[in-house]
Amino acid sequence: MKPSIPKGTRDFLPAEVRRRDYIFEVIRKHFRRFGYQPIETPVMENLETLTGKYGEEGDKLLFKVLNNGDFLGKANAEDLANKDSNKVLSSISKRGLRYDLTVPFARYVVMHQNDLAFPFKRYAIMPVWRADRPQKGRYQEFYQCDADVVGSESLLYEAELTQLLDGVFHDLGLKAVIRLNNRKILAGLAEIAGMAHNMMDMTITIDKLDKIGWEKVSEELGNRGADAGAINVIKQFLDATNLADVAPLLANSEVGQQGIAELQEVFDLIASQPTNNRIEFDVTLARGLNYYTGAIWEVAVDTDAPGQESIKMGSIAGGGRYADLTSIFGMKDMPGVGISFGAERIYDVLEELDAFPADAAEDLQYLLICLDDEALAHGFGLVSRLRARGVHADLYPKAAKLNKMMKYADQRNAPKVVIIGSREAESGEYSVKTMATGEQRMVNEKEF
RNA sequence: GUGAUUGUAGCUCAGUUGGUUAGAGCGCCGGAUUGUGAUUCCGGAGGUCGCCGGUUCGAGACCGGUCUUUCACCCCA
Repeated sequence: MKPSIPKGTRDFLPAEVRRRDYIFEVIRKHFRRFGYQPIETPVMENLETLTGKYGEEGDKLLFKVLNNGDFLGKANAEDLANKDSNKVLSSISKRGLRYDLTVPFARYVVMHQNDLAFPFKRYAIMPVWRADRPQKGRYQEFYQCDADVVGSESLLYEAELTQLLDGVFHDLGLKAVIRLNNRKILAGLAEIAGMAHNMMDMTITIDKLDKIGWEKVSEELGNRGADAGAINVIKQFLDATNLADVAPLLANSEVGQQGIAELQEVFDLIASQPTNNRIEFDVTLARGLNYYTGAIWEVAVDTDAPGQESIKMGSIAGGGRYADLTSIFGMKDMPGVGISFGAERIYDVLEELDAFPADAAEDLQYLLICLDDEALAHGFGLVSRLRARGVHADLYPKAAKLNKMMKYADQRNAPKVVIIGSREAESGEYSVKTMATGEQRMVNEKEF
């Protein structure tokens, strides 16, 4: 048979894995520095844990795991006969692959509440699965890198998570623009525009402003039920570029003013300490999952920064505050806030900018090659001693033609090759060739 | 889920209005070179033309289906 892998999944070559690990390590370093602790949850959750948490669209994108055994024999006969996929599902599948890291985390917090100290700060770097149609920067299996804190409403966390985003992208050598908004401001807008009943429609539409322009946004708003007055109010709103301009427009909305006040406090906290990237208020920023209730973040590559003008990529990180994620699992008053890095997209951007550090590529220091069986026995001793000392060393496993072995060394990207023949085995002085320059000299074992 | 798009050697791609035995570059293997890679020269291997069916005397090419790739929607990282 012809080998293949499922749609939307990928294999990774060693060099790619090292580069991905580099990204994960940078992110992990910052997570730990800010006091977030690692947790793990299963790749499978009970389907009922997942369904209904991501909206109707999300349910369609959930990977369901077929029950073991005679799943059709145990299926609901009527639903099966009617070929009603949605109904028959519950009787043939009880598990699904996790769709994100936040909902499993909510489930985890509820289950382990007695073992956790609140505010509880956790991070997780794990793959998630979505049955989405693959596209540029969109896969069916991809990693998310999440940091969340639950059990506190303090806006200090909004500030610290912004610092964390700022620090990670600075460390990765990427100029980013971190956009901030607050869902309460959007709720206030919906209120004064008379759109409170379909705020979701409104926010999804205005989020497209920079992509499709005002003309189409106003048209789509009309289609989604906004009248001329509402559209006019929204227009004024979107013309505002800073918090001070927005504040008077929301004078009559209590929730809106609350959003302004919260965001102002967050910006004041952020401004009190040095940062590296553009951090902006963006009133059009509306995206985010249904459960966000306060602050929302979205991070994109700063295409105004030198050398990054050509990058076309959606958001590379995001997040938000949710007032109440755990109540659906039976635990009330557990507010949370968190962010998520899109490692796959960051990878694609760093690749395009050629911004990976050189040492993210190869970590072998010495490759030993032996000219005959006696030398090979000697080489095994030497490679063992080098490894015991912590030197990254490898040994070609048989005595072969030097030509062939040198070629292998070249392919392995070995920076130095140790040649062992009868002369070297006797003297304990080894021929060490530096591959980049071609220079070769005799080196004593201690000098490796 | 909707609408497009792609698939030929390990990789990148040619392949004319349907016509004999499907090609190139790179890579791979062997040799020149039994103590020197990346450069040079010589030789060689490698194909179910994504898969299934149809049209035709004849299909890599045309038609249908299906899988996959990429892209735009929807939504999202």
